[in-house]
Amino acid sequence: MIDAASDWTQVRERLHERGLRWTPQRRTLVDVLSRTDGHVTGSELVERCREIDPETTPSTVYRTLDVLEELGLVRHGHGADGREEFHVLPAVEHGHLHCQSCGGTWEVEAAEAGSLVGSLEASRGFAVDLSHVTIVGTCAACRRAVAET
Amino acid sequence: MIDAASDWTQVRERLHERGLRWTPQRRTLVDVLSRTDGHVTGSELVERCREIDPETTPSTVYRTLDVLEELGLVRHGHGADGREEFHVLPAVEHGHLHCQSCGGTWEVEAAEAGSLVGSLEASRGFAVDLSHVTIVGTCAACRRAVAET
DNA sequence: CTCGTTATTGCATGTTGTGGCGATAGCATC
DNA sequence: GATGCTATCGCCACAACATGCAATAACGAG
Ligand SMILES: [Mn+2]
Ligand SMILES: [Mn+2]
Ligand SMILES: [Zn+2]
Ligand SMILES: [Zn+2]
Repeated sequence: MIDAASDWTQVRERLHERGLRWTPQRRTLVDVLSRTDGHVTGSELVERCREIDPETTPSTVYRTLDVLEELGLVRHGHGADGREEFHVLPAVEHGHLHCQSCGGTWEVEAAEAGSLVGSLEASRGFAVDLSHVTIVGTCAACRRAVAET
Repeated sequence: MIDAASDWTQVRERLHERGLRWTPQRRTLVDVLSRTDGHVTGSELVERCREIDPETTPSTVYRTLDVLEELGLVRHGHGADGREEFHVLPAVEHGHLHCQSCGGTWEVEAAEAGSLVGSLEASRGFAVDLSHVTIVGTCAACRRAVAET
């Protein structure tokens, strides 16, 4: 999980510790991210960077997202269609539920996913990356709507 | 789940029942699918179709996969990178486990995922589409390797 | 077998990324 | 402040799909 201490204000130092560099392009993305919370797709981040710097190159943004993820400042998952979704400074690690019928999404926290995470850990020694998980299915409301027909 | 009765031999009839058509392009894909079992990505299917008919157009293959999925003859999920993976006539519905460290994958059947599926059903009335699920994390062997360092 | 309807195709183009490569520019050192 | 190492950038090409549109061709009806 991302702790408040490793805030956006220290990104520069965090990069330098690893011999990495603080560039204008990275500043732009960090700027965007620091004003974002919750979820954003990669392409949305590219757009938002372009609002600040129209010269923004997509590959630079995606590559920077990779290094920020290695630093633990963002985490990514995939929507129901497989597209990248970034978690920015999430208060608590979580995965996602997605209804393929109405398109609704809900967060599922460790406590709720505990049974799955716990049983895979126990039976296989497998450590689940909850923030990468998106579970697709049909929500209660949509199931009722179908049943009533 | 896909039952043996709705075999590839009856695809043509299944299509006609719905007012859909049996075309050479669809025949090619069904041909490929009938000789495939387990998992294939979309692009692999395009390649395999091209081996039979070099004129194969990707969009036609992807669109045909959509209709075959509506007929219940294939099911798709997404790999760790979000790319499509198709389940062809799976003996038993299952999701996937993927180790981000060694790249290994394992199938997880309903029994094993029961705790998760059951608890989401109980607490939210949410019906999980297990075959669309890919859980990413770290496998036991890779965790040991890291611990030993 | 011939028609007419309309599902499907192929094409062009767009979206979301990924990766190689040579040029540029951080930044630690002097 | 100038210098040199090398991380990073911009550019281009490519992968994996998705989608609108006009031309084509299944196929049921006569
Ligand atoms: Mn999907
Ligand atoms: Mn991923
Ligand atoms: Zn719903
Ligand atoms: Zn592993």
